[in-house]
Amino acid sequence: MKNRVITRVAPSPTGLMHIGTARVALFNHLFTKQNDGKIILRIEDTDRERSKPEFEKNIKDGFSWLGLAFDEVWKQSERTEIYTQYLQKLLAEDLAYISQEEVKKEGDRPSVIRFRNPGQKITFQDLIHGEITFDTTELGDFVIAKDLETPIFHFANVVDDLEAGTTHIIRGDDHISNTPRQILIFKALGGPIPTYAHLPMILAPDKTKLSKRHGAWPVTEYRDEGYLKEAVLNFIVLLGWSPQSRAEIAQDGTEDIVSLDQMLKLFDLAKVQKKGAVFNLEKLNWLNREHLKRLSSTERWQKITDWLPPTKADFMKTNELMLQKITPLILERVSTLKEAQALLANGEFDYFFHQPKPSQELLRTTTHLTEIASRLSELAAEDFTAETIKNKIWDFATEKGRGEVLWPLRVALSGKEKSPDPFVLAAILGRAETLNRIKNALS
RNA sequence: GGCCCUAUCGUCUAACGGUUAGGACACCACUCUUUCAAGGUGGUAAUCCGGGUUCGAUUCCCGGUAGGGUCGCCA
Repeated sequence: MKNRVITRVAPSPTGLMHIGTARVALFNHLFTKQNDGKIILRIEDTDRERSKPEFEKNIKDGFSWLGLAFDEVWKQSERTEIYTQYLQKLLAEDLAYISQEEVKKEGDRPSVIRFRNPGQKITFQDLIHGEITFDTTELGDFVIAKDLETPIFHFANVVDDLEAGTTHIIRGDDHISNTPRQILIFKALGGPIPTYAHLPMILAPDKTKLSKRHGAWPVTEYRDEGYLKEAVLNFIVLLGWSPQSRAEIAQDGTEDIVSLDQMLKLFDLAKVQKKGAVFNLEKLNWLNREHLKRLSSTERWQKITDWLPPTKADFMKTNELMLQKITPLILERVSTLKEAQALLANGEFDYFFHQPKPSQELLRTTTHLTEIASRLSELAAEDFTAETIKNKIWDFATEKGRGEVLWPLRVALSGKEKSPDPFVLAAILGRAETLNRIKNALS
């Protein structure tokens, strides 16, 4: 009988939530859910100086925005007595000792607790990298705690995994070299050694570690910039893994658009890339557009209203019907909801709400406008669709030159040289307003 | 520097030793309801180098090179 899978995600609240943390959490989630396991969020705040409540909150906010839930939440600062017990055990067995130290820099203690390193070769199987061997003699007797109440990272980390019964440690590549000393502690404590899976790092375009300097934002900032959580999840799962890697769907070009459900079905930890992956904002933008397109009309409406520019919110409410009609037009032109907001704030689509005053120069000619008006007036208001409008005008436009006919029509309706095509414009404005605007342009 | 990890288009990636090395983003061209956006079609572009093993290496092994990680009383 196999043990139930138990995993954990262990961020330290020393900064705003990193996108890499989100990815590690996602991979943990996928693996855990696939195995019907339990996942724990562990706040590693043993560093009292650098840990801040606001960072902890930001991390939790990030997870809840992404919809990544945890079965339990542990906090290391609340577990001091437990670490003390384990420390005492090690001391009693002479597996660790209190060592007198030279005080080299500020904050150094005159004595610390060091682990008695037996100095052996440690080999472990990594689910992603395969077998990895380290000689731990060069580590020496490393420090595991400043005193009985103050364990440091390696020790608290191992004790908690032992206590939680963690079966799989899925974390970033940068922890590979920490693994042997943690295994040493596991052995000293007599605990089972978990299975490891070290994920490749997310890299900046210059292939170094991704940081703020490279334009990588905290996770909550993607939310605030108007990215959809589906897009962010989709993007990070593609960093180091691909739905194409599943043989059954690998034939001719699988799409990169993956929902959480599909990830759950297709994800395979063993197929994760070994190489670090460069963060590519353009692909995120593309994914966001794709997910925006896939929103239902009610969801789209919800998002647009959530993101109305504050200054325009009231006005837009009185013009709700028109806003609803142009929502698809807006979303077609942006990558993020914040851009949609900016589009509205800049008055890019104001002509839908107000009659524009097209300049004579832009209009160029009004020769055919009368004919257009007469043709369009033959249509009933309820038949006024882009399709029927096009049918009414198309032959005429082709005969007289499309530019000659279509251009003035667009300008008459929008007052601009850049706009959606005139048929769509007319359909959205409706019969009365369209005829009105043509008449206006003629005068 | 020691130790460890890694190496397919610019980027993300696919290819149980046999493929014209595939897809996606980006880019370019063309196309479309003479504009914008979206869409459609097509295109440019990669197996780091050198040795093995093999009838045959992107794939397996070794070496080199390059990049990254880590060497705290941070996590």
